[in-house]
Parts: sequence; structure tokens; C-alpha cells
Amino acid sequence: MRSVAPPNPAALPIGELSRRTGVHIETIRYYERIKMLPPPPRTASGRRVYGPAETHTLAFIRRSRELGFTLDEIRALLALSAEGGPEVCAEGRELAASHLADVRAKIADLRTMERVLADTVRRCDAGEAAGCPLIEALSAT
Amino acid sequence: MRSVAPPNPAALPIGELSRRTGVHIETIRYYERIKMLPPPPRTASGRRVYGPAETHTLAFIRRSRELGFTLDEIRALLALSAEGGPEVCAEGRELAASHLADVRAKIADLRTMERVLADTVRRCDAGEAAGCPLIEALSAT
DNA sequence: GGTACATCCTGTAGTAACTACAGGATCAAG
DNA sequence: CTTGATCCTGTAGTTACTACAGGATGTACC
Repeated sequence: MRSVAPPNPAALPIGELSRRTGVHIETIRYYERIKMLPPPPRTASGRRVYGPAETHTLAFIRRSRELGFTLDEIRALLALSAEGGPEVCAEGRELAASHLADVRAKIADLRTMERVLADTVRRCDAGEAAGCPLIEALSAT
Repeated sequence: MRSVAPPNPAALPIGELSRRTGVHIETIRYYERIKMLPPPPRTASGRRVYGPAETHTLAFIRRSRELGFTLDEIRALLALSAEGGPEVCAEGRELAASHLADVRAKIADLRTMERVLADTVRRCDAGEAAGCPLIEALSAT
């Protein structure tokens, strides 16, 4: 029999699922513990066996995380995606828009930090300040 | 005597220090516990009494946090600022430059998120997709 | 059949940087 | 002398994982 890939692509052990989705094994078990993922069936000896549905859900979670959604938000997204329908889409739009506002706020914060830091480094390189520009910026009243 | 501000501006109770620096009382005590701040002297009944040095240090920490430095990085910055000297400034420059690189990387990540989210919301508003554009983006293979 | 190695299991604790109590002591004013 | 603000210690919760410890199974090879 084959040694690397399992014979049935619809029935994966946790390690294969991890490899295919890029989510750590510990993280998959963690998601199960906090009920982000339903508990999968087990083999006689107690090992988890994942089907295509779980694979899809996990990939969905991963992509959502990449977009910066929190696990709670993703729970809502998963519930929405299970429902379907036009009013569901409007709700999804709201989630995305509100999250987009958060992301933009964070970008603005980071840009402020960037400006101050870049300016400090620049003053350092220019040798403008008497003491250390960084320390002085942080000590300023 | 006065009722709001203490008579001696150089000896503050924790609540006054909190108000002046904008750092929560619990956070100040937390900083003391993890040795970001030295333990201040106490009154006979055990209450903390802060002088100008502690006020300065706490404000330094607060400004550093606002620039996104971690507490470990701030520990290094505090040690540097206590030393002084030109080679110390070079070290500070490195800290700032490396942190600046982190900030820029985070901004780049967030901008990717922003692009995808903004595009999703736009497609939602345009009514382009058959289903929900957000759910579809997250389900995509 | 035995042995080595990979993979899996549960459960606990650690990470960053706080925040939120509970349950009690003390202080200042009227 | 009572009310209300402030303070104390200590513990536990938050987010999203990550890292073991200590053991059970599965599989490949000889």
C-alpha cells in the first residue's frame, strides 16, 4: 500500500489535515476544544479522522484569520455561511465593513508610530541632537 | 488644606500618579510586580508613595508603549537611558530601527487585509456576485 | 515476532500585557 | 462616627495560540 498519502483523500488523520491547511496540529485540537470545529469521528483506537467538510471549515477559518478576523467573528461568519440567503449577506457585509474600519484604524496608529520612529532614526543618523534622540523623545514632557 | 491635589507634588499616592500619567492603577501595580518599576516607599499603613523619579519612569514607559515597544524592549531602553553615552545611543538607534522595520511589516500586512476587505465590501455593494462575496472569498480554494 | 520511529492521544502550563474582581483595610470629611 | 473614596493583596480571566510531559498506537523493515 502507499506510504505517504492515505488511500482515501476524504479521510485524513490530523497530521495530514495540518499539512494541507497549514494549521498546526495543536491549533486544530485547540479549535476543537473551544468549539470552533466540531469533534470529528475517531478510529477504534481514538485517533481523529477528518473528512472534506472539516477540511473546508478549517481552511475557511485560516483564511479568515489571515484577514484579521477574531475567532469570535469567525464563529459568526461560519454561522452565516451555514445559513445562506440575502439578509445573511447584508450581515456579512456589515461584519466585513466594521472589521475594515478596525484595520484602517490600526494602520493609522501604526503610521503614527512609523513617523515618530523614522524621524528619531533620522535625527540619530544626522547627529542633530545633543544626547540620544530616541531617549530624549521618550523622556519628553 | 487642599482637598484634591496633595500638598507635596513630589509625593503622590498611586491614584494621583495614575491620573497624571494616564496609566491604570492596576497596570502600575502590575509593572511593579514584573519589575518594570522599582517598589516605591510606603506609608506606615502600607500605601505606595511615588516621587518625581517614578513619575518620570512611568511616563517614559507609557510613551514607549505608545510607540509599540514591548515591555522587554522598554526594559532595555530604560537601562540605556540610565547609562548615557555615545555607544548607548548607537544601541538605541538599532532598537528603534529594528522596531521600525517591525512596524512597517505590520503595516504591509494590514494593507493587504485592507485591500481584500475593501474589495469584498465593494463587490457586496455592487451586487456583482451570485452569493455573498465575503463568504465566497473565505471559502475559495 | 521484534524493534525502531513516526504519529497520535490527553492534560497542563506558558506566552504578552494587561484587566477585573473579591474581600478587606485605611483615610478624610462632615 | 459613619459614609464614601481610596488603597491593599491575591487570584483569575482575556486572546490565540504554543510547548511540553508522559504515554499509547501504527507502520516499516529485518
